[in-house]
Amino acid sequence: MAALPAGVLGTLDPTSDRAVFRQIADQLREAIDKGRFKEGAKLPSESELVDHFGVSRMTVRNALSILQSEGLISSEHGKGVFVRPRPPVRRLASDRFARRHRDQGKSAFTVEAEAAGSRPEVDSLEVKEERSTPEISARLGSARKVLARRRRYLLDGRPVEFATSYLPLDLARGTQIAEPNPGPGGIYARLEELGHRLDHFDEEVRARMPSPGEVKALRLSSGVPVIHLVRTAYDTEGRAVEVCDTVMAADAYVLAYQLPAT
Amino acid sequence: MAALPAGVLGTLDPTSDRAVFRQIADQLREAIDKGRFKEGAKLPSESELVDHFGVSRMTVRNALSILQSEGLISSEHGKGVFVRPRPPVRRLASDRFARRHRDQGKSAFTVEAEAAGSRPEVDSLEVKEERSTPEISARLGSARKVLARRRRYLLDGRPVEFATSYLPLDLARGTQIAEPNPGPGGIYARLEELGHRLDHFDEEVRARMPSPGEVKALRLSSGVPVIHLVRTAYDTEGRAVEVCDTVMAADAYVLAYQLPAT
DNA sequence: CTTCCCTGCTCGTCTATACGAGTATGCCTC
DNA sequence: GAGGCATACTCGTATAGACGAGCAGGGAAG
Repeated sequence: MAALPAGVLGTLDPTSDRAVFRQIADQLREAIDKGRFKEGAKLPSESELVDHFGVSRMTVRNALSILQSEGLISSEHGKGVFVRPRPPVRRLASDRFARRHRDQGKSAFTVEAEAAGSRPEVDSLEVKEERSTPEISARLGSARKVLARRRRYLLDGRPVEFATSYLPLDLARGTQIAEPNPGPGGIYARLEELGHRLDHFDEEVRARMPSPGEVKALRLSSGVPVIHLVRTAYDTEGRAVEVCDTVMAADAYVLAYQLPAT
Repeated sequence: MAALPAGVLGTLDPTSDRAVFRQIADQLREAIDKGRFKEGAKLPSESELVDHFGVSRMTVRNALSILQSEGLISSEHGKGVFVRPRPPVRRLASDRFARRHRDQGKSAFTVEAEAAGSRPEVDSLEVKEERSTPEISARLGSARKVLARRRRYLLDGRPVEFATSYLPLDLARGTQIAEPNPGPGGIYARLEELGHRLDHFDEEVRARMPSPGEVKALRLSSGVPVIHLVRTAYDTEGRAVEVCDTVMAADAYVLAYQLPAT
């Protein structure tokens, strides 16, 4: 039970009406913010903190749980508590669906990831026909049945997003869009070949805490929100030809958009 | 100590290796998801749950803290634990900075909020000259000193976002932009009058958990992330004329963007 | 009828203890 | 030296108890 490095953590103020576990959380947060504990570094163990502050273990754990819910730390069973490293973020540019990016054989995700020096993977590919939900119907028009394409994307082994594309069945059935591998340029290239020249995309962006299923699918540590993005693709005749519902680990992404001033 | 409504909550599975407090959280989450507890409804009290499940209070509190970090519930001291109501969301359209919206006397925020039937407020207005940070300088060019305009926006009394605009001092000093009230159409209208015809805006969107200061300023309940938006305005000569750093309560917003397919 | 207080509920904070399970290390055995 | 085991650390889960503080409702006092 080594003593803590001197001066890294302060002491409690017994006269304060701030709860003890909050004071401990404040101390640790400040130490992390000021770099006294670096990214990935191990924090003092619970029992060391118990000794240092002279409180019970539950109080210490309470303090740590605050920092965990803030996304500052993560604990590893049997090893310790660590300052959560900030993973590299993937930047989604607003021109990522430009036509000129659709001529390569690989998907946009793959090309972009390799350019950034990461190892991209796509798994849990599933293509099937489904009944439409009210949510999807409202965006896609009145299609009762849709083709759903589900997949999950990983960077260097870490899952970062999963997405489901919905297309009107009358449009996609029997085409290469209904195949697991939609071919070079992805489904957008196929849609254009089918005569649906794409005009624009609408994107809706929300942020929220993940459901337990999303935590599992994206292996999220606690204190990491998700970005929920719903994109609708329109052809030049104004018809909605695809809705893509994407859930992304918020610590892995920054979305970039360009807005006209006109 | 009234008994719980029959059938609303199930029982624990002692053979499961899933932790008891997780099983309790699962039960409550399912009950909320299926509408057995409606929005704003009071959940059984901690001691009722203790009796129902036959566990200690800390175990129940542990379960509740999971749901709280998921943003599903919020507790009120002395009253009980409630299903967190989903506030109305404000939709930010991608044409919100179009020139045609800049001719009214009121700010875009005010106009839009009143159209939606909400009571808008702007407070903690502060305008002052500051040293630029590396972050701002990188976007704004080499300006060493900047004009900072800070304000907080509220809807029906609830704070929903706060923002800081940074402008190069050589551009803004001595103009109406440096006044607390920048006049009709806001600072973008003034910039255009000064000869900086706006060309486009770049926006970067991130999501993360709030800092303690942000929790306070936006009165966020736990389990609510923030959307962090950094917008840079460019004039037709390609010069960055403003950087706006905005932090928004994620449960109050959905951002809408339109992307070209070309 | 109104005001005030008391009582009993609620959640918030904190202590002390116990055992289990995952991880790393070093020693002992082979 | 290699393998395996013991041990000592880590965090995870759970119990039982205590007191405090915010809130609401009922009843007593004015």
